[in-house]
Amino acid sequence: MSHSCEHTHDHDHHLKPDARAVRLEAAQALCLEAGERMTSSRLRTYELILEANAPIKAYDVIDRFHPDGAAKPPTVYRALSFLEQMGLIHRIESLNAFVACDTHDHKHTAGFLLCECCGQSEEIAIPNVPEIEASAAKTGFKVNHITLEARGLCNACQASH
Amino acid sequence: MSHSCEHTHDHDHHLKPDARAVRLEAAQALCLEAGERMTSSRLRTYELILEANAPIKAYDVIDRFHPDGAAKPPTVYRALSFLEQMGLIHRIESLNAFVACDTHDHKHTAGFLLCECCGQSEEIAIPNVPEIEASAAKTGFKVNHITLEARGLCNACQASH
DNA sequence: ATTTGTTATGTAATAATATAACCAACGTCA
DNA sequence: TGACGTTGGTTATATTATTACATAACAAAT
Ligand SMILES: [Zn+2]
Ligand SMILES: [Zn+2]
Ligand SMILES: [Zn+2]
Ligand SMILES: [Zn+2]
Repeated sequence: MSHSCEHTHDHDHHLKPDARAVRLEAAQALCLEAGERMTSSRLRTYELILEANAPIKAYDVIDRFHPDGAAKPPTVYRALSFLEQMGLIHRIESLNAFVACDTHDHKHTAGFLLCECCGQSEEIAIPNVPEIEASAAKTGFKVNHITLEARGLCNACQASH
Repeated sequence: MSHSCEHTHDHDHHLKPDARAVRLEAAQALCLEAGERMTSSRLRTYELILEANAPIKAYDVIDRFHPDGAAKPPTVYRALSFLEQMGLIHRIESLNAFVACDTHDHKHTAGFLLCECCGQSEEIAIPNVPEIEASAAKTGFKVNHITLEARGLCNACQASH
């Protein structure tokens, strides 16, 4: 991620390697349970998204995929689609980026707080879904999926601005 | 816009030409008042977005810009940025598309209902903004801008599915 | 009227994001 | 085994957006 400011972001808290291992195992278990195959491309893509610990661009995954040289775009885009369908990652529309789902209950729609300074994201439950659906229903609109992305400054970054 | 279905969408209600003329005049007045220049590129871009009367892609504007042949991308992207800053249009993040603002009070953030069938959009006020901000404030996050886009089916399209 | 600074446009190239099309390899189950 | 569906490899292409730099148009001061 590139940011709008030059100062350091010490609060970038990376997931510890062992925490990532737990997530990878859980993901494999989830796929097994669902009768889907967690193949090596899919696992590697998920691993890179976990390592980033912030929204990551598809082409950054592509670039980091192999120790020597990039993956082919379709390899990664296929894996991203799969992971999104499994609920293991979310797509951030306003960034064209992807982030690991932060909850245990996959298969939900999530909202996001996106820090414009450090690039970190925070997954939140979308507040007041019934009100949004009610607002839509005024004209007979039936909601299938809600995208909620709030840009702003995280707590740590407010001090620096 | 390309849609997910093959049937016709008779409810595509196009803005009447005279209604578009009113909007164009109002936009020019708005710019004059703000001390900004509504140049011919900007006016033409706005006109094409009004004519579309639904979210339109940047490259569709580019293709339609001249009677004979396309505009150069920077011409249109610059105009889109200007129009968005003036509050005359909104960008729809989940579609990579642009739509004319449907209100008189420009300079707001709007929510959108996006029909997955006919491609029409409806601009709505974002419900419960204070709740969203409160949800963010739980971790000290300060919201600057909210993107809310709800995909689903408009009233007219529900009958066809 | 000239200079100067600012804003806007023209133009070419390229970057960044994403998908199509096709075929080969692999799993699984009859 | 072999037929079938799923996954992956590869090439090419489509789509979306920006950079970089030169020029033009405008406004205001000299
Ligand atoms: Zn999630
Ligand atoms: Zn931050
Ligand atoms: Zn609006
Ligand atoms: Zn519809």
